[in-house]
Formats: sequence, structure tokens, C-alpha cells
Amino acid sequence: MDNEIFEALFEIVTFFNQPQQDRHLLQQADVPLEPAALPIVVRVGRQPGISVGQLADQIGRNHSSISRQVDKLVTAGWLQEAERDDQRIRRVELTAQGQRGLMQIKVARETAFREKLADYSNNDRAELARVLQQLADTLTGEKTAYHE
Amino acid sequence: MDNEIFEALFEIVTFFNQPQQDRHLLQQADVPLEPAALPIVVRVGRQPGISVGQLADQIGRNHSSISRQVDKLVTAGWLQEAERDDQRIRRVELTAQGQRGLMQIKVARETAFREKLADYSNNDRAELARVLQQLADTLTGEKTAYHE
DNA sequence: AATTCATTCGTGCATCATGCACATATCTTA
DNA sequence: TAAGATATGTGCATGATGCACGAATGAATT
Repeated sequence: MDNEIFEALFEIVTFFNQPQQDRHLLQQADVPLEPAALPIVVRVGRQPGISVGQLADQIGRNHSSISRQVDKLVTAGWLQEAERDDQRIRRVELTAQGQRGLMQIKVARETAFREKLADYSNNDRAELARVLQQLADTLTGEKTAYHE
Repeated sequence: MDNEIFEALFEIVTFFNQPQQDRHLLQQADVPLEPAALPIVVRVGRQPGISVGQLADQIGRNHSSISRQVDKLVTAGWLQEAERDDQRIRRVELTAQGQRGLMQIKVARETAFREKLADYSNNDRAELARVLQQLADTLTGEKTAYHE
């Protein structure tokens, strides 16, 4: 049972993990952005004013790597620095251009996804949404229990 | 609705996408393997005798990259070449060592996953399995329709 | 206030992974 | 046999990443 869950998850994650997916998506959205920058843009869009360190934690890469990606995105006009209350912390937010770009990405993503989900009924979709949200919460939740 | 589905999927994929996950997993399983090699090992385990090109297609990377990763895995004793009916095609399968290593990975993975799913009832699990399997089929299915 | 320690980030450096273009070997088809 | 297709391997350039170290800032302690 758990094994089946895991096998299916593996397929799904692998599917989205394909670099081709991101490349195609970015091409579709007609935004000149590198795949490595995509998770950063998405997260800054969701959490304006997020810091480099928080991005690194959430995305699971070294802060130095994130720092350099952020540099590029600022230079490219996607991100701008937010006001610093703590001078050590570089916080970033989307520029107007970045917001437009992210919108394009979302549209392209939904378009591609809708095609795939064409055969899903409304009930199917509702169930899928509910189950996935629960799973997402479960996975990303702190859930520290007896596991320091 | 579709948007919610996508948001949740994004969280889930991002979670598994974290290089830390793989690193921690490999460390847990105590196998000296690089994260980039992991998807190859898993797929060869599932499809013994799979070719370099097929691996490249499924994983979504260039065949040259896969070819080199396979080289490493053969050298490391995880993979061995299968008999060639077509001399052009390099087909690989797990060695005994590779099978043991993959088993360790699976155990470590399931252990980590079971912890997360601790609060799921049997019904929850069954539903999750069913929905995820359906989604996996939908995503990876050919689904060519009017979209050559 | 001064000192010490912790946090956050930026940078140099080495390494790894990847894509692209091209070459080679093999298979297929005419 | 010849021509084209297929699968893979390799050189090369590029990009992304981790690690170690240092600088700047903030927090805590004396």
C-alpha cells in the first residue's frame, strides 16, 4: 500500500522533475529565464520579502547558490530588494516585470496542465485537490514528533 | 480549482526535489552514490535491460549525460551490461551489489515516508494511492490527442 | 560601552552535470 | 552494395552547486 503510494509519487515527481518540462514551460511562456531560477521566482511571488536564506532552506540548496541566482534575477529585472530592517538580511520581491513574467509562467503552466487533466470530472478534480493539499501539508509540515 | 491542484503539486514536487532529500536518503541508506545517479538506478531496477536512450527519454536528460552516469555506475559496480542483440544499444541491469544498494535505498525511503504518513488512516492511504496512481497514469500517459 | 558570540550573506575555488555538435559503429532499406 | 537511420561515445564550453572563508551586522553578556 505505502509502496504503491510511493511508486506513484515517484512517477509524478519524476515527471515534473524533467528539465525538459521547465524548459518547455519557459519557452511556452516566452520568458527568458533559466530553469534554476524558476523555483526562486515562484517563491518570491508567493512570499514577497523573503530572504536569501529562507529561499535556500525552502528550495534545498546552498545559500551561496541562491545568492548568485538572485543576483542574476535582480540584474535581469525580475527581482528587486525590499527594505531591510535587519541589515544582514537581503530580502527580495518581484518587480512589475517579474510579476508579469510570473503571470505568464502560471498561465503556460495551467494551460499545459489543463490538457493533461482534460478527462477529469469536477468531482475528480475536487478530490485530487483535497488529497494533494493534505499530502502537501503532511510533507512540508514540521511534524517534529519524536524526531528531533 | 486546477490552480489549487497545481499549487499542491508544486509543493510536493518541490519537497522531493530538494537535493537535501536525496543526499539525506543516500546517507541514510549508507550507499556511496551521487544524487544524479539515483534516478538511473531506480529505473534500471524497474526495467532491467533498459537502454541508455530509453533512460535519457524517461529521465529527461541528454543521452550523453546518461551515458556518462552509466559509465560511473558500471565502474562503481552498481550496473553491468546486459547482452546485446542490437550491437548499437547498450543495455544495463543491476549487479547483485546494485540490487542490494537499491534495496537499502527503498527501505530508507519508505522509512522516511512512513514517518510522514503516520497520521494517515488506512482509508486515507487507499484513497491517496488510488488518486496518485490515476494522476501518474494521466501525466505519463501518451495522451497525444490533437497535440502531435 | 566594550567584548564576544551568532546570524546572514557574498565570493573564490574546485567540482560536477549537462547540452550541443560531431564522429563512430551498427542496423535497415532500397 | 550503397545510402540513410539509429544509438551511443567524446570533446568542449557552460552553468550550477557546495564548501570554506571572510565581512558586516545584530544580539547578548559583562
